[in-house]
Amino acid sequence: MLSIGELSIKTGVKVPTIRYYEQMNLVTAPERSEGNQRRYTTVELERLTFIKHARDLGLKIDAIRELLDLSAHPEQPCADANRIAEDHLSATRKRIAQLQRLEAELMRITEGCHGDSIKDCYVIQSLSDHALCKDTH
Amino acid sequence: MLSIGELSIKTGVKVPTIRYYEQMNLVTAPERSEGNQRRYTTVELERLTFIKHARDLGLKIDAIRELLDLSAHPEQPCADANRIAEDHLSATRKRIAQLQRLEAELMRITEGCHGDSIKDCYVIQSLSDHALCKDTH
DNA sequence: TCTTGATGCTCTAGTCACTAGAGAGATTAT
DNA sequence: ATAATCTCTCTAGTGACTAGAGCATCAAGA
Repeated sequence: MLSIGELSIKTGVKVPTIRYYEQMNLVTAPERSEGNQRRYTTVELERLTFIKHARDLGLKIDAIRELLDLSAHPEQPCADANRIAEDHLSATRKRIAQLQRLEAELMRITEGCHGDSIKDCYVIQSLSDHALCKDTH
Repeated sequence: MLSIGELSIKTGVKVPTIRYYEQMNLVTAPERSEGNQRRYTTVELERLTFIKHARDLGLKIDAIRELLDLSAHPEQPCADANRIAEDHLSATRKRIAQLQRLEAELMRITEGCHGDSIKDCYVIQSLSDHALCKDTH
């Protein structure tokens, strides 16, 4: 039986976050000690590890909830689980591409500034005048 | 004189967002019509364009506030403005690198799944068992 | 047994940058 | 004059936590 603090250390999920997940019904409320403190078993440890891992991969709580529901039905086909992971992969790729465009523009802005007072500052000018942008964004 | 709706169309910032910015003191409260509706001049149009542009680049409101303060003092050196832009550039690069690690792991997970029911699903297994991860994250 | 310090409890409120909706008033076009 | 569209203020909700107050419980040492 683990206390919430021990579970926190084992999973890397902070104590208030564990309580928050319980409130959101992402993990079920565990047994309590005589003094009303939470006591966890390995079942909950595994479930929380799953959640932590999925969160680290950037999956949203709703997606995780769906995956947890799926994993409770081991005889069902796994196409849905794959779809969730693939959707997230494609969203991740889009985000990377977007950030790379921003990176390019930020480089252009910071490298372009050779003035030394604000009135000549390319950073400020670039932000003021959209026409100075190379790409649309 | 522009109404809030016209300003919204010209800048691409939604109407409730403009009012929100006013509440946050990011833009100053404009004049009002006789019937108490907001009326904007080109000064506000330019300022909001600046804000929109900076937000599109992913700058946080606080950073934008700082840049706006800087641009109000044209004789000051522009080192601070450059620093803000460069900080954001380096944060963007870190985020890109992180997302690329996630992309790699998501690819590994989705491509690795050749089972057809949940109990053999590599997606679910990967999330359950951190030891299956190649990299730490 | 007593004490002490760490840990745990619940509850409320704050974060960020908006977004949604209600219900009323203003403006514009016909 | 009327209808359609805007605009007003206000409150509350989003996601995924985080912070803090004020109190209770637990484990270990003296």
